Amino acid sequence: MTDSAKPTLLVVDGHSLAYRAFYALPVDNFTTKDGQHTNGIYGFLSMFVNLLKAEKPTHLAVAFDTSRESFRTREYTEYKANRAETPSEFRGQIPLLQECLEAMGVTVLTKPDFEADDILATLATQGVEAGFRVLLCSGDRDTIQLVNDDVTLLYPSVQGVSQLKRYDPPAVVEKYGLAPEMYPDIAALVGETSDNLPGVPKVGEKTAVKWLTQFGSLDALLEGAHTIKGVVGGNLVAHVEDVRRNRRLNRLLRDVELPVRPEELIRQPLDAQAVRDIFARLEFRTLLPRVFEAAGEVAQDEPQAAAEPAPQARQASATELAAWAGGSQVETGVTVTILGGLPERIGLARIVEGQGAEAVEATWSDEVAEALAAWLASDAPKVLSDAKPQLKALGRAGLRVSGIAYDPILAGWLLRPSFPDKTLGDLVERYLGEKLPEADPSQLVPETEGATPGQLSWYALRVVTGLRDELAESVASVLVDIELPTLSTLADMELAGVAVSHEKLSRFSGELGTRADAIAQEAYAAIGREVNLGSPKQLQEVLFEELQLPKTRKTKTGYTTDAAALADLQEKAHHPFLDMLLQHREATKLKQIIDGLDAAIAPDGRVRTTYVQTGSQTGRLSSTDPNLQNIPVRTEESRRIRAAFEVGDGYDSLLTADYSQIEMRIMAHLSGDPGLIEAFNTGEDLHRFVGARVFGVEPEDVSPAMRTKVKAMSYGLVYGLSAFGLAKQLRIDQSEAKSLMIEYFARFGAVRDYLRSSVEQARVDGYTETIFGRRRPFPDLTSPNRQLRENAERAALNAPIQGSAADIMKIALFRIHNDLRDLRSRVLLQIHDELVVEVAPGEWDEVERIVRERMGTAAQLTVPLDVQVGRGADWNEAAH
DNA sequence: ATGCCCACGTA
DNA sequence: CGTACGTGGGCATT
Repeated sequence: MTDSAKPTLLVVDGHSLAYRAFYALPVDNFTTKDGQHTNGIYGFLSMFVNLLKAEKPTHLAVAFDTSRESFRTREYTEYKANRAETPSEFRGQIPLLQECLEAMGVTVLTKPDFEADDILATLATQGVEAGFRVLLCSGDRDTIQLVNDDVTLLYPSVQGVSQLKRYDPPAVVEKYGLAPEMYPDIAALVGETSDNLPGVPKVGEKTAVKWLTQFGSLDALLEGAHTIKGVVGGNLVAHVEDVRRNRRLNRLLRDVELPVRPEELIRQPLDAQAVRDIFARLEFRTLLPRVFEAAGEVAQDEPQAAAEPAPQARQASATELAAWAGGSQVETGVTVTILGGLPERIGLARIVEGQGAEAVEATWSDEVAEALAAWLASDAPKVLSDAKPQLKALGRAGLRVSGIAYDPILAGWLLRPSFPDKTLGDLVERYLGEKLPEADPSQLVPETEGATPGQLSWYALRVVTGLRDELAESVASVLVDIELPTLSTLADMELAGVAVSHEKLSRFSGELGTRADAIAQEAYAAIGREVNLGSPKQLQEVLFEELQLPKTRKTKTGYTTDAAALADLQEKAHHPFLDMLLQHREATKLKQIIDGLDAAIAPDGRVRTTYVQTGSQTGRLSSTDPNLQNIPVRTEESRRIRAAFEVGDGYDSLLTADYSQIEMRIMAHLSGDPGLIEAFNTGEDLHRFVGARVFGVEPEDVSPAMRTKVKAMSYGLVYGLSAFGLAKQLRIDQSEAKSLMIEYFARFGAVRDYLRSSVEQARVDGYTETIFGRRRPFPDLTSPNRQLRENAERAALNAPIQGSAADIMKIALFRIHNDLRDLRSRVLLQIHDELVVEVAPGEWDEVERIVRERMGTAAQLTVPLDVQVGRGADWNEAAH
């Protein structure tokens, strides 16, 4: 067998290489937003994919140490004892790295009581016997002993992990002057400081090689030690036992018992979905295509699991379609493809037990619409993947859809709210292990046909089985009882849009533009030059270099210039520029919001947002294009923007309804705190009531300052606030914040007990749960990384509260939507705890009654749900 | 063109 | 060192 024809086995010492990467890469650039350090993982994987590309191994494994303990530490307790404690920031990366490798189809090997290099030695030995060309990659010099004609070592150079030096026998001889198998003899004489193995004093590599060459072997040298003259000779005699011990310890074991043979390490295809998931968690972007590329050759060689062929969809006439749809009680998959916002084609699919799959489809037409209208509006169960855009398209075509039994995208989000599968294709890969056929959009005449609507419906039906199996009962009820009814409601809200006055906006925008320009001129005058006031980078130059103002809080790229920091600066070192800058920020920010909103007004004068039902990890909605959930409200001036949201033509008024303090009420309910429950049942102002208890005064004697403090504390509780954060927020001493917290918890102890126990429960279960059973997993609650763990604890504290509030609002929302079915009034907006309804003439009383009733009774808590209702011609007016 | 960072709007 | 979001400008990168 020629060398090139031999299969190549690559075995990597994961621990030593990741450890080198950990020190080679700056941690600042490799930290996720949650605080997980990833520099070791990134550096290792980057090196690893380069290695795969360059060496194209046919067989592959990565070995790890299990711990610092091994048979060597037992034999010699001082072994590696001088090493600093492995940083926890590094240790925490190892399980994640292993997870990455497993997702990439790479075998990860560990063996308790042995080091990774013993695994390398064993596999190298077995590999050569089995006829492999073996490549080893390790950052531990002891592996040099393994090099021979069939075994090459790739050793990271000092410059970094990306540069690997190849050690074959000639390279070892050139570097050390001796054959590879004698390297441990050199090391035994010289010693290895990193392993805490002291060698013979005054003996370095040069001397060791000279002696070994002279005597021919270590044994011969040690026996003849007394013949060597001088101080070093004496040293050798005195340290013979040390040398023997060193040699025992640096011998790598070639016969470790392993669960696999080299032949079984044949490269496996990667699990694309798993790789995407873990890389998303680690926020690796550029690495993803490199990994796929490196894995490409393997994936093609490996036969895919035989995918069930998609049924050929029969092209049907309108009447055939209607007959087919109406002909069964089995769940039907429905897919509408959409063109320009309207239905273009429709496909239906069905899987009948024992009879296989069937699909029909048709190009959209008035006849099709008419034929399918009754069935679509019926309760016949339908599965739609990412249903909302399809419901909207059908809605624009004048069709209502009922009987939505499942939306796989929503189900996937409920299972993994932190990493939702975004497309049906993602779910097909996850649950079926198949690729959804996709037409290549870059090709004019695609080589591969994309799935047709009928086939997509069939795929949607098939993933439902896996999702149903995985969905816990409580979560399934959140899907059926909350999310699916909400889905149809949102489709109608998005279609309705909200009327926004271009006139009001453009007038305001003009004013703000003029003002911003004037302020900018003043600002330039204050510093004697022009800068881009919108550039934090340029501002830092001005503030901290030219004006020499005291430095603010650090950011990744310098020092912050945010509003809070600028206000602080203004107090410490008055400078007119600061005030100008703050005013300029305010004006330009408002103008930016206004102009964005103005641009979103459709020809009919209405703005239509998109609610992303899977847009949060807690159960809330999010709003995009434009975001109507962050329209300014806090300042008098910014409310002019809300005033531009008007009642539409043909309608009477806007109704706003919001829950007051819903999160604190949920906190009262979940904690069962008698004091807090009483606060809500007496009808007293919450913060006044709490303030009276905390400060031991009568409610009427609670000063504004006291009220502010307990209010901040109450809200902070919901977010997992610390004394530090509370002090910062209130600009008081940390000691005062601390005593405030102590006083608060002395009066409302059940709140603290609840918060503590709910995080504890989440640590045990691995997830939190809302009142209605919505779950959110928290794997990081047991992380060794403190920042990561504490972040998870705060989020876990908040999730049941924020999530329960979201559940309650959704329930109220779709019930109101249903109740309004026979009225002209309609819900337009949801802003987490607030709804905006457009009320038709003559319907006010009825609508107000419905809204109050539904919001007030969406959940039965131990405290009442208080609802504030307002009426006006615009959103600002209605808010009062 | 694309992606990251900063800053800031809401509940 | 307080949760959950989305947007837009600047700026470095491709």
